[in-house]
Amino acid sequence: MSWTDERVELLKKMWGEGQSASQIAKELGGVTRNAVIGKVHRLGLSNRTSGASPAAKPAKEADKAQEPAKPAAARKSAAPQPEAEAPKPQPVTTTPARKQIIPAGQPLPPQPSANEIDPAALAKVNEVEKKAKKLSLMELTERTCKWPVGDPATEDFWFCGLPVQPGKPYCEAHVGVAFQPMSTRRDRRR
DNA sequence: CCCTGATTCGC
DNA sequence: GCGAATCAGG
Repeated sequence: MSWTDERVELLKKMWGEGQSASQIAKELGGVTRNAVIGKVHRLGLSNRTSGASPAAKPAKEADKAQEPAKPAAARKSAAPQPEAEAPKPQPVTTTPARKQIIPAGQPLPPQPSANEIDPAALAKVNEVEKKAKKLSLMELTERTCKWPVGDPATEDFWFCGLPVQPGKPYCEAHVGVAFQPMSTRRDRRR
């Protein structure tokens, strides 16, 4: 696969949206996250305060040339420094590769009726719901907690949206209540 | 172990 | 220019 214009654009878009390199790679297909990162760097866009290497600067800095002030009316293609999300005219051509990445086969959990659930886990959930990102269905990605909150029939319905536990469809707290392997307390009867 | 981005360097 | 391998951090 090569970096076609479209692919680069999607890369830029997703990177700008804060998507991780691996996610972008998955979306693009045919490339690894390394490829994505490499491209990102070559494109000049990088820094995105994220979970890694905040300012790792080995003492290998020789000189700093800087850009010699570019003419105002430069090209718009190469984005120098993507700032905040500004009014960005969206190419409303044909919705190219904008597929919705919706949790496919993941069965949503039935709302636990606070039954046989570990009280501690429950408390955690209640606590975590305050911090929930309250995502809509379409905002869910492969790494956002898909725990539904509220009544789907009302407006008070959203998905947790916190970072999922790797491999799981839910965040840590919700994994705790969703997957309760065995009885919290020994099986009494039987 | 899972993840993240950053860098290097042979191609 | 590209990206796997590696590195470094959470």
